[in-house]
Amino acid sequence: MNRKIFELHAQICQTFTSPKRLEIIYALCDGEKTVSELAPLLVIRQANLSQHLAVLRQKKVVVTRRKGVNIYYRIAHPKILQACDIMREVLLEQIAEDEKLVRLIKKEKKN
Amino acid sequence: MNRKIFELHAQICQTFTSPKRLEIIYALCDGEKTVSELAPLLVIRQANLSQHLAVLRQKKVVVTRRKGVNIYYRIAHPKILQACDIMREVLLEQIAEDEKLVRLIKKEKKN
DNA sequence: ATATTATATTCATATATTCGAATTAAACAA
DNA sequence: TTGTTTAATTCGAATATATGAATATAATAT
Repeated sequence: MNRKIFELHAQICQTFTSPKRLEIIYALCDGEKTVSELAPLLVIRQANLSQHLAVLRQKKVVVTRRKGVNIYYRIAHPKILQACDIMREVLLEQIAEDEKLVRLIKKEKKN
Repeated sequence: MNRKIFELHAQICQTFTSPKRLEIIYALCDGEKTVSELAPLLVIRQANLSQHLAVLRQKKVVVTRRKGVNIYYRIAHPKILQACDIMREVLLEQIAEDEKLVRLIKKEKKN
């Protein structure tokens, strides 16, 4: 019974395993954008962007609305961004730790 | 320069794409456990558990300490759990939405 | 109807990930 | 030293994922 939620959790996290998809998520963090607004921000081919958007849509990380010829994408739920931000904080702390360690080793070499 | 953080972010999220690894994370959520304590909780072969633990270690999602013949695993940073919990909340809300929709459709069919 | 612009899908290939089986290593006891 | 227990690694086959290229669709204008 618990298994199902781990499956779903794993599946949604699958969407976060591509740097491009994370870029898309952060590009949408302050509001919706159309595909053609996103494209130049990402340095990516249109078809490939569409593929990434399809993944994000399928996992309900983003939702869309059509207006005329344009399709607007936005983050489906603010908590998704919140979770991403927290993970990013962890990463930044890890990087800071690593750098501290590097400086320490350099100092030791001097002595 | 921003690219690098998206790469790292994608890489750490890679660890969350396996239901087993998520089970491990939640099994460790209230404190450290040895590999042999973890194994029976997960219904998984020892070697495979070790492989998953290696992934989690490599991405610094968990850290270890050895005591005699046992190796204790624990979550490296409370924020990792926090991020997982928030994603889980999103999933639970999605599931609740889906169920609401299903009930609505059933009701409509009656009329 | 046709053209145009915006977006999505399909397919093939390259690459990555997963897991079981077998083996290895590390700590300790006898 | 040998054996035992605990945990990690290596390797190969099956499976999954990512990307480019080509094509398709949807909305609108002419």
